[in-house]
Amino acid sequence: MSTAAKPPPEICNLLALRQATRRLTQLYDHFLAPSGVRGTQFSILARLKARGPMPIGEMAEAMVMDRTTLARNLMPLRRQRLVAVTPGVDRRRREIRLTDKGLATIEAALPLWRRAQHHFEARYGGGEAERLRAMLREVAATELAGGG
Amino acid sequence: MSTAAKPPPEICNLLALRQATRRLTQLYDHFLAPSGVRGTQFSILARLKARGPMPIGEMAEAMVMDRTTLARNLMPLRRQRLVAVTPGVDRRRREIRLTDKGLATIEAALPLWRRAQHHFEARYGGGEAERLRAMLREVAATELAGGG
DNA sequence: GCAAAATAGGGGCATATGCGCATAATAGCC
DNA sequence: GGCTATTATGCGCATATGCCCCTATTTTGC
Repeated sequence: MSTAAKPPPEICNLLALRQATRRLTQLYDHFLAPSGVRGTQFSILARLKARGPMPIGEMAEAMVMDRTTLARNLMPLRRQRLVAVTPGVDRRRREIRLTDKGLATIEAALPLWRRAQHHFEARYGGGEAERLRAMLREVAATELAGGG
Repeated sequence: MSTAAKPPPEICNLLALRQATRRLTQLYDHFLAPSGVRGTQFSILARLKARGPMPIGEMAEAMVMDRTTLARNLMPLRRQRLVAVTPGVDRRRREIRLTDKGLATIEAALPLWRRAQHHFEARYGGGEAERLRAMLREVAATELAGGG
């Protein structure tokens, strides 16, 4: 019977996440600007560099992203010749791979990204940031809408 | 010097946030679907219900959102006659307010939202969720790109 | 009182996000 | 070997996000 029985929308987990994401997107895009790639594009290029070529669907799942979203996020990268999409052995699949220009771009972007990381962790605390990432990874890894 | 001197992109704070946001958006939109509003729209309507009419710029700042983004997020809500935008006394400003239909909609959406909250906190832990929100609020409240 | 500065907002451009439907291609059954 | 189920993907529609430039309005300076 306390007033806390019906939690008010001010404590919405989704709203808190979205607001923090918008704020952090500002920060990372600001630092990454000289490299010409956005935060989302950085993630894609960095993953390709670390793991090598992979099909769209596989990367989409790893990124917790809709396949069609990733496919369209790739379009500006393809226009700029940073990634190439080629048919795989299984011709239903299409492999994404870094071009030489894409490799050069991600390597130029890496120190900028590190500066964004440091800037954030200087403001927020390195240990706190690590705890935050751990929590977020757990959220991202859980099939929330399903039965699991 | 250990190999940890150059942190790898796998520990990107922004990527972790985006992935968790995508996952949580799935969850909340799934639960909110019967009400016909998305998570973002729910936040807007809920805020209007709690705080009363307010100008676009003021809400945008409170939501850590670009003014133009909020203005466009309002368009589908205006089309559905859930909110109305009227000129203020200072005719540069435009006041957003809930319509009767908007009030009915947010009140119908509230129990659905609570179910989403409960679902999340059942999977993730209520205390953990509270800690997560506290961290995210701190991130959202900080002027990260600026000097502060 | 009028010109300049400041403020609130809109529209264009580009990216990011995901659902539903359609298409292409492989795998499996018989 | 051809029909069917499965899989990988694309495309249209709609929302979400933010930057830059422009317009409208108020405030300020003189």
